[in-house]
Amino acid sequence: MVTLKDIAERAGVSVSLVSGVINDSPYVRMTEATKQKVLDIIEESGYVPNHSARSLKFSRTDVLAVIIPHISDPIFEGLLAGVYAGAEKYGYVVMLGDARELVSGSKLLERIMGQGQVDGTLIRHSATLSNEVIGQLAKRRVPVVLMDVSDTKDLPWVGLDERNGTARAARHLLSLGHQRIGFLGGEREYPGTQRRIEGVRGELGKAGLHLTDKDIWFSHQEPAAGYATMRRLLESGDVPTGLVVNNVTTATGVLAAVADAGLRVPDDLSLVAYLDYPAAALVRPAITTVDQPLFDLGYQSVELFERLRRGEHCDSYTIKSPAPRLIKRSTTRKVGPTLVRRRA
Amino acid sequence: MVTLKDIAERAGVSVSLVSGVINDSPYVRMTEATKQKVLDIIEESGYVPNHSARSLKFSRTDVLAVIIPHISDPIFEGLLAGVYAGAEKYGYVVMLGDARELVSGSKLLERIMGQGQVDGTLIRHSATLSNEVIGQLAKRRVPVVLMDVSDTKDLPWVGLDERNGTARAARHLLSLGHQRIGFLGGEREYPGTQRRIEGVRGELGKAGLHLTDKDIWFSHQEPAAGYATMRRLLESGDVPTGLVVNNVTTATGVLAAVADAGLRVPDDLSLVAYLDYPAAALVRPAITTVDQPLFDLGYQSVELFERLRRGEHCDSYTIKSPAPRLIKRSTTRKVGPTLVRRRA
DNA sequence: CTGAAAGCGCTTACAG
DNA sequence: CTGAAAGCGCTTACAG
Repeated sequence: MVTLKDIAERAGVSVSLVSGVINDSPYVRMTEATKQKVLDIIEESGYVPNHSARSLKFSRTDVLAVIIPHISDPIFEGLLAGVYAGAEKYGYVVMLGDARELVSGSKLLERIMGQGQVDGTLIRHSATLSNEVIGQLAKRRVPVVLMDVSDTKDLPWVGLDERNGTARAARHLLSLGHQRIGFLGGEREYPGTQRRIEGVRGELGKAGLHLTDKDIWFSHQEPAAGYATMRRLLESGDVPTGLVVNNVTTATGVLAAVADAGLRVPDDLSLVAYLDYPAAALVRPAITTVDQPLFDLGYQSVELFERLRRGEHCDSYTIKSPAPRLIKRSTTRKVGPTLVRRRA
Repeated sequence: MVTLKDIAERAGVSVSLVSGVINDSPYVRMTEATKQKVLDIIEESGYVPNHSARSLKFSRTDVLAVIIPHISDPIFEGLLAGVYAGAEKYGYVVMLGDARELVSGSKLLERIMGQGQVDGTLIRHSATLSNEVIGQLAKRRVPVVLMDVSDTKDLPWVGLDERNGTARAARHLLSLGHQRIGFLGGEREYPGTQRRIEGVRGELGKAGLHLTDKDIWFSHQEPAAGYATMRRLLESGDVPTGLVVNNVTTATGVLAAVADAGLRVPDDLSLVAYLDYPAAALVRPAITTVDQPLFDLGYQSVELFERLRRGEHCDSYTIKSPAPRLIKRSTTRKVGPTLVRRRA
C-alpha cells in the first residue's frame, strides 16, 4: 500500500509537505512547482489517503448509520433518496440497516453503539424497535435523529404531518359521499399510528361523523399482514364503505383480500392509502393515495443531524410544506348504486 | 471519551494489560483477580474500543460495501437478507449503495476505491454499472465479488443458473399448450439477460419451436418500464400466447398494461415471471413465478469474499442447487377457447 | 519556505 | 507475571 511517506520520498520532500498539499493547509507553504510535482506523483501512484488514519486523527468516520423498519419496502424509496442526497452533500456514506437486525448482540448495534465507527444515526422509528434500544442510543455520544414524529423528549426528530395526511384522505372519502369510514393498518404502539387515527377522527368529527373503535383495524405493514387483517374485517360482516389504509404497502394486501372475497374496488369499497410510491400507479386498480414529502423528510433529517453535529441547538419539527397531496387514481368513487344494493 | 489509558489508570495497571484482557491475548498474562477487576471497570465505564484505531492497526475496517442496481426494489430482499446473514457471521457491517449512485466523483465510489474504508465490495452487476467502473474496481487492492454470472475474467463471481431458470418458465408454458412464447424484460447489455433468453430459446428448441427476435422485448426493470414495453408489444398487434417476463418487478407493470388494454390474464395471455418475491402472491392475479435461491446467492457471495480475503484461491461458480422452482399461481393457464376465439 | 516531532487510540513483540 | 516502547498512517502546531 502506498502511503504519505512513500510519496514524500519519491518527491524528495517531507511528509508534512505532502499532507499540506493534499489538504490545502494554510500552515504549510510551498512553491507552485513543488506542489505540482507532488500532485503528479500522487496522481501517477494512485495514492489515496488511508481513511482509518484520518478517522483516528479527527475522530470522525464520515459514515452515517441509517436504520429503517424494513430495507426492501419500496415505501422507503423516497425517504432513502432524500437521505442519500443529504449524505452526499455533507460527505457521508450511509450504512443502511434494517431495524429487525438492530437487536442486542448484533454487529449492527455494536457498531452503532461503539465509538469511532459512525458519526451518528438516523432512525425511522417503528414498533419493531424497542424503547430499550432507543434509550440506549439516546445515551450515545454521537447524535441520533428520528425521522418521525415522536413522543420522546430525549431524541431530536423531524416528522411528517401525519394528522393532516390522513385527514386529507378522509376528506376525499367524505366528499365522495362516504358516511362510514374505517381505518386499517399501523401498529398500535407506534406513535405515528395514533396521529394518523386522530387525523381521520378529526375530519369525520367536522362532518358530524364518528370513527368508532370497531372501525379501527391495526395491522403490520407487510402486504401479507394487510391481507390477513382485511380478511378479518370482511369476515366480521360489518364493513365500512370507505377505508383509509395505512399505508400503500399494506394496501396491496388489502386489495387482494377484497378481490378474493369477490368484492370490487371501488364499486363495493373505496380505499385511499396513506403515503405514495410510484408502483401505486402501476397496479390495477391503481391506488388512490395521499402523497407526503418523504424525500424532504430524509434530506432534512440529514440537515438536522449535521447541525446537531456541529453543536448547534436544534428543535424537533414537523414538515408542514408541501402539504399532503391527494393523488386520485382508481380505488375511490362516489358511494353508488352497487354498494347500496349490496348493503341492502 | 473513555480510552484504554483511562481504564488502565482507574485499574492501576498498564494499558497493555488492559488491551490483553480485552483481546484475550496469549502474550499478556495476569491473575484472575486483576482480570476481573479490569473487566468490571470496563463494564461500569461503558468503554468500547475505538474502532478507527483498531482499523488503523489491523488495516481492516469490517465494513463490506454492497452495491445493487436499485436499493428499494423488493426483488433484492432475499439477496440482501443473505448478504446480511453472511456479513453478521463474519463480523462485517454492510454499507449498502445504489448502483445509480456509483458514478464518477460520488462519495460512494470514492469510499469504495479508497484505502482503509471498506474491506471489500459485493456487486450485483447491472447495465447501470459501466464497464469502466467495474474495471476500476477490479484494480483495487481489496476483493470485489460480483453476485451474478459474468463474462469478466477479471473479477470473481457467483451466479444463479439463469438459463435453467427461464427454461423452467418456458417448460411450464409449453406444458400448458402454448406454442408461441415471447420474452419480455432485461437490458440487452446485461450478461444475465442473454443467458435468460438462451434458456427460453433452448427449451423451445427441444419442442421444435423457435424464439424469434421479434418476440424478444428488452426493457428496464422498473414497473413503469414494463408497462411501456408491454404497451408497445400490444400495439404491435402480434402477441404471443405465453410470455416469460424478466422479472417480477417488471411483471407488475406488464400486468397493468394488459389490463388497460382490456385483455385478461391468464385467459388472453399467460405470463410467468422469472424470480420470485413474497408480494407476487399478494397481487391479483397472483403471479406465477420461477423462484431462485437469492438468499443463497447473497450468503455464498460473502463466503466467497471471505475466502478471497484470506488469500485462498477461489473459482467463480454458478449455484445449481436448489434448482429453479416453478411457483404456480394465477397468471398462467392452458391455451383455451377464449384465446382461440380472440386470435381467430 | 520546509522539516522534525508529537499525538490520535490501539496492539504486540520485547525487556524486565 | 507486568510495563515501556514502537508503530499503524495521518495532521498540525512549532522550530529552524
